Amino acid sequence: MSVDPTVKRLPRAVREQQMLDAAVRVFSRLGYHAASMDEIAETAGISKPMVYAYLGTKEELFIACLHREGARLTEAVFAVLSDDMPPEQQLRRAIEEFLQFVVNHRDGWSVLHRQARGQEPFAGEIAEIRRSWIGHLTTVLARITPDVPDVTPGAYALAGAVESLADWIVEFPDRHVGRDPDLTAARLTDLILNGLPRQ
Amino acid sequence: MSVDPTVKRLPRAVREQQMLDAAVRVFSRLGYHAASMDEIAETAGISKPMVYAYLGTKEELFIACLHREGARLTEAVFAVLSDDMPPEQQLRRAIEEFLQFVVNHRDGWSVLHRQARGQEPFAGEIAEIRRSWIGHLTTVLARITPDVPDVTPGAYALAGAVESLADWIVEFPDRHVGRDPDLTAARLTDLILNGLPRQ
DNA sequence: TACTCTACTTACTCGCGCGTAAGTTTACGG
DNA sequence: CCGTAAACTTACGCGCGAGTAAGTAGAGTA
Repeated sequence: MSVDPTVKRLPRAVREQQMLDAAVRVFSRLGYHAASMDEIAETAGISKPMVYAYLGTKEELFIACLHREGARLTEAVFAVLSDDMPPEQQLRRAIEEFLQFVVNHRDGWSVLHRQARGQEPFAGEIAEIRRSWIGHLTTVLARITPDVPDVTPGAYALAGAVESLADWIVEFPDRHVGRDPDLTAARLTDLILNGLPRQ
Repeated sequence: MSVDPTVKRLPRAVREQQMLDAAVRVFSRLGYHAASMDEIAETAGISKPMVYAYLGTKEELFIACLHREGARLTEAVFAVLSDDMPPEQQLRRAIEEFLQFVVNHRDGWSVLHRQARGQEPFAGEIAEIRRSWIGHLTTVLARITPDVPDVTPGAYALAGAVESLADWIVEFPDRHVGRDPDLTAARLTDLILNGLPRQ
């Protein structure tokens, strides 16, 4: 009696993904320290020792979240770029995909961007992930302005601009232009290429 | 005997500032949760109950840090602007002062920007502080481009760009252009006004 | 000199949350 | 159909850190 047929035994690979899903959810809402392993386990619909058995300590679990979500983001943003695209179009497409990703994976984005920057031992980990996709950005910018000796500061500025816009879209979902991230991406691309539209 | 003459009794207002200094230091290195009240008290050179007596609970202490550092930042960035300045110059000066502030008050900046975004009950507090100076930015931008109906997204993008550049300067102090935040500010201003320098 | 208010301390309590020991059930390969 | 390995649980120990009780000492005031 009281046997719930929907709760089955599942293979490890499946459970691991469920646990990571739960961990990302909980970490995104509470941050690393305020999140408890008990709550993560409960959210995953499993008991706590299973989490330790599969994903290790809380610290290892958080890093696993970081890696999965970071990989997903990089994948989503740069997979759409092909080398024969004009670099201005690459730029616009990358910004589009970035904004789309954040809107569609708010929890993952929160974990990557808001919850553990500046707190060792995660700060280094996150900085490295961020540097990797800023590196991609640098390549794109260098193609647009081959005469500029070092586009690195431009890439950092651009990355920050996109991140901040993403947060804005998430914070005011109804207010942002036409409710369309792609339009916002186009506007930002235009701003970067041409500057503020004066006169 | 063993009376240390350097350790005197100090009036409350002085001690409070020392405690806030210590709290900002410790919170900036460890984040809200990993920081302990014991360590903050020790850093301030005082015993823990004094912290509770003067600044209240850990949560209240953190919020006090947020308010003090936020006020300092806003003060530093916008006090230099006068209404008769051309708006392009206001923009450049504001960016300069922002970058200077971050370089000179890294701990305060870390507390404001890295350590508690996304973690209630601080997320709202921080978002509000940030919105307030993005509001100032909006005003400046609106003067530069009076034809644009809503410069809000531009202000968010710009704010993110400046924040990200500030982090970059702090992360690679030797690599950034001419080691001079003012030069970086000028470059960013130029980028915003004119776009990427193509051809 | 006594009175008192403020600055300051030592020495606790107590709950929460990480991590684990030890045991139980289901699937599945032989 | 049986053994064994993988999936899964309950029920803890134990340390750390927020917050406090209860008291001491010095500095201004009458």
